[in-house]
Parts: sequence; C-alpha cells; structure tokens
Amino acid sequence: MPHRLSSELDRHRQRKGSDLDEPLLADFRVGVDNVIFSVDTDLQRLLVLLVMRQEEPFLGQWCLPGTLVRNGEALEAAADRILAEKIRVQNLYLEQLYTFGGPMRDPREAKDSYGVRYLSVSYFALVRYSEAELIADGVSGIAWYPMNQLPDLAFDHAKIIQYGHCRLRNKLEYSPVAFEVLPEVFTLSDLYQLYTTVLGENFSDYSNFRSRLLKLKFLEDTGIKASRGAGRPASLYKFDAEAFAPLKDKALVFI
Amino acid sequence: MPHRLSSELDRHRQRKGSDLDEPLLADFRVGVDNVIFSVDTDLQRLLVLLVMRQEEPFLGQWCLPGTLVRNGEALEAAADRILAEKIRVQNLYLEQLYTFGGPMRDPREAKDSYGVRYLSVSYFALVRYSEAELIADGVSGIAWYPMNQLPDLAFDHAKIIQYGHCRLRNKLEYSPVAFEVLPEVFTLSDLYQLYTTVLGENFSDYSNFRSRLLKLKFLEDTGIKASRGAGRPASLYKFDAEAFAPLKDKALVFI
DNA sequence: ACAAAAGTGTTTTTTATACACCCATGC
DNA sequence: GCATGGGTGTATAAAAAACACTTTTGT
Repeated sequence: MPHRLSSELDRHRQRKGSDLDEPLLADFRVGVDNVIFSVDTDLQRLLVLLVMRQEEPFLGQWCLPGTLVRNGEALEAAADRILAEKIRVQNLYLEQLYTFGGPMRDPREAKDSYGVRYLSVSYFALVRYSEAELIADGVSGIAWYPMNQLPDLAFDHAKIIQYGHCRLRNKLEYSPVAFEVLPEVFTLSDLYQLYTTVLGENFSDYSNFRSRLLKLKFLEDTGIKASRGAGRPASLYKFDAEAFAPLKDKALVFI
Repeated sequence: MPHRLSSELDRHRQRKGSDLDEPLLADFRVGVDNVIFSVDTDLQRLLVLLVMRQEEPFLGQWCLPGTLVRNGEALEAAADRILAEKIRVQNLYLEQLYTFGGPMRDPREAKDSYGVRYLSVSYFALVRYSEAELIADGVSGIAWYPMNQLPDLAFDHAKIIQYGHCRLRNKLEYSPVAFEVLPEVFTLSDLYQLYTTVLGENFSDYSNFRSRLLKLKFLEDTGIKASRGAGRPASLYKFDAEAFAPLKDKALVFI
C-alpha cells in the first residue's frame, strides 16, 4: 500500500531508466495464474490443468493457465476469466493461493529491463472432472496432467503447483471442498476414493471414514441405490449445505 | 503470469489513456502492508502496530505500516524493510497474508486515473512486545493499538487486519508461533496467558493446556525458578526447536 | 455358490474435559 | 496462617484406530 509522497512518485517517473543509486519504485505487470485441480476417481489420479505456451519466453513449454490483469478488473475476476476461457464447468471452487513476486522470476524482466516487474497472484481451483469440458481452440495445447507425471514447467510454475497441492490437502481435511468436485449425488465410496486419491492410501480405514462422516449429519441419504457392476449397490448421498452451515466455523476434521 | 503477446503489450502502452472498448492491461503499483501483532501479556491485550498517514489520501488517519515495492526488491524484502523502519526487534515471525487488488481500493486510482492500479500484498508479523522498540522519527505518529479499540483506518486496512487476526488465531492452534513472541525462557503461565489473550478465556483449562504441551516434549525445563510476587515460583521453560522439528509437518493441536 | 462391494458393529487405545487437590512462596 | 499462583493427579467422556463380521448384489 502506498505511503510515499506523490512527489516522490513523480520523481520516479521522470528518472525512470536512469541509474541513480537512490532506489526506484518498481513498475508492475500483475498476472494471475490458476492451479486448477481435478480428480479422476476411476483412475485414482489427481490432475492439474496445463496449457502450452504460444509465445516467448518458454515457447512450447507447459505452464499454468494465466493472464495479465486488465484495467478495472478485480484479481479474482481475472482468475475467473482465464478459467472460463480454458474450461467449461458448472461448479467450481476458487480461492486465492499466494503471491509470487520476487525479482527475476520472469526472464522478460532482465531482457527489456524497463524496470518492469512481473508479479503472479496465484489462484487455486477445484473442478468436477466428469463435467469439466476443456476448450481447445485448435492452436493451443491444453491438457490434464497427473500430479505425479508433471512435465517441465515454465517460470516458477512447478513451485506454484506444489504450493497448491499443499493447500488442497489441507482444505480436504478441514473443509467441505470435496463436495464441490463430486456430482450432486455420490456414494460414500466415491467420496472415500477422492480422499485416498488426494491424501494417499493410508489416511484412514474406509469403515472409520464412513462412520465419522455420517456422524456429522450433513450427508443426506437419498435412498436411491447405485449398482456398479458386481457387489452390493451403494446408497447415493447428497451434501446438505444447510446442515453443514452451523459447523462452518468449527475446527472439524474430515480425515 | 504473462501469457499475452508482447505485441499486445506494446499496443497497450501506445494506447494508454485512450478510451477504446478493448480492455487494456492495468499498470500496477505494488505495495506491501504489514499487520504487525504483539501481545502484552501483563495487560492481556492483543496489539497491532499502526502509523499515522503523513500525506494524502487519508492524511492524518491511522493505517498499517506499508511501502511501495522498489526496483529489484522482493516482496518479503519490502515487508522486512518497512518493518525495520518502524520497529527494532531481535526476533520476529513474518509470512505473507493475502493480496488485495480490487479496483478502486485506493482513491488515487479514480483521481489521476492513468489507469494505475494500487495493489497491496499484505504480510503478517508477530513480534516480541517486551523487546520491540518503536522508532518515532519525531514527525510521524506510530503506536500499538489494542485489537478491540482500533481507530478508523485508511483504505481497506480494517479488512486486512481482520484477515490477519484470523490467521493469527489459526497459527496459534497448529504452529509454534507463540515461541517467537515469548522471551527465550518463559513460564507456562506466560504461554497460557498469551493463548488466552489471543484466543479468549474459554479455549482450555490451564492444567489441561499444561499437560498437553508438556506431553509433546519440546518444552525444556531449565530448572530455574522465577518468583513473581506472591505464589509459588514457576519453572522457566525454553522452546526446543530440535525436539519440535520431527513434529513440524504433523497436524498437532496446541490449544 | 461365491466373489465383490457396501455397510454394521465391537474392542482397544488414545485424547479431551472437568475437576479436586497438593506445593511453595510472600506478606 | 492464609492468600496467591504453580503444579499434579484422577475420573469420566469422547474420539480415533483396528478389525471382524453381515448384507446385497452380479455372475
């Protein structure tokens, strides 16, 4: 936030490019990068959405879908915009992740060195895999990558993804994000598989997971049964947001 | 992060100030604002450091200590710099909080409207009250304000403080930040008082708090006793960082 | 009939909560 | 000696973890 005299700001503008020893204020381009996660429960894979860079620097390398922020556009609006450009979804969860803004994180800073800095406000998103439709514009590459098979990434995007992965794991444990990714109705095994896919096999036993969740009373049994191949058909449940509301601020554990 | 063609960037620069319907990239001033907390255990008060604004806008109003980011300066370095300008401390805890970047959060955006946006990357800090020495430069006001008696604040700084307060409460519960604020050696009541001051009276019973903490085995009893007025003298403990290290990633609860 | 998946229950261990009580010091 | 704050222990309740077992389907 600004606390400098506006006269100093003016001096800064005049002197731009000069090499005085007095430190100058940096000029920023602010970008937004989305770490968009999805879970393929069938293949038990945690996926991240990547796009292929169409220009320099890092032309031809994979990176996170991002954009520069426009005039009059809120940060989250920019995150929404780039997301909507790449993917069609009905439901999504989106929140700010972290701001990466060290100098030299973008090679353009060095090259044309107008003193322009590139700052990235990263966002974390979770979308429903089954209903997520990728928008391929014919030219640019776009694909889901499994978290354990990420390619080389442009900029510091590998770091951003790691950060997002941490957040996802934590979110799962103490907040109901899972229900943003699951279909309207789902079986408890669906839910369990989602958790194991993200947190790993050994986070909890199925039957304990099950009883813990049901004791919280915000999963409503629709009574409808879903038969998937062999085995006993499972009850379809739905998340009851109203029943969850009073628990919102409590430190509850889903694991 | 930048994904636009550099040619578009050039067009943007030429057209700056024109009113075409095509959306233009925003030019950003990036500031850093610190929410610096401290705990006065004697008076049982949670404090925030505020400074008086010396210029327009909001001249004469209290706000968070902040600064604009300089050329070649990392965000956290800017946060460190402004902190060091206002306060002398040996120990501190500093981490990024959130980035506030909606349009019109700074009145200067509207007034001189070069399309310049003011973005604030906020940082969260915790300092030891007893050893924190405020730097008064004679002109500018600077003061600790109790969280429950905050004055009117410039910009959206009240919101930023609320956000920081949430973070502080959460941090206390699952991470050892408390030991950053306490002196090298401290009594368990000191620690307990710190927790009650931040979290409120009814978070836990003293004796349970005590045994829970001691069971974690990272508080070392120095054997030295501290007598403070009446009552039995208390043992002085010190935080053992090595003993804590293996617990670092575990989801442990301090409350 | 039997394998596969869903769902229930039981036992053991650990942790949380609410207290009651003893200890060491200053006045 | 007694108020004051420090420190220990115990009894009860609740939660986590491990695992055995029953139920309902497809083949």
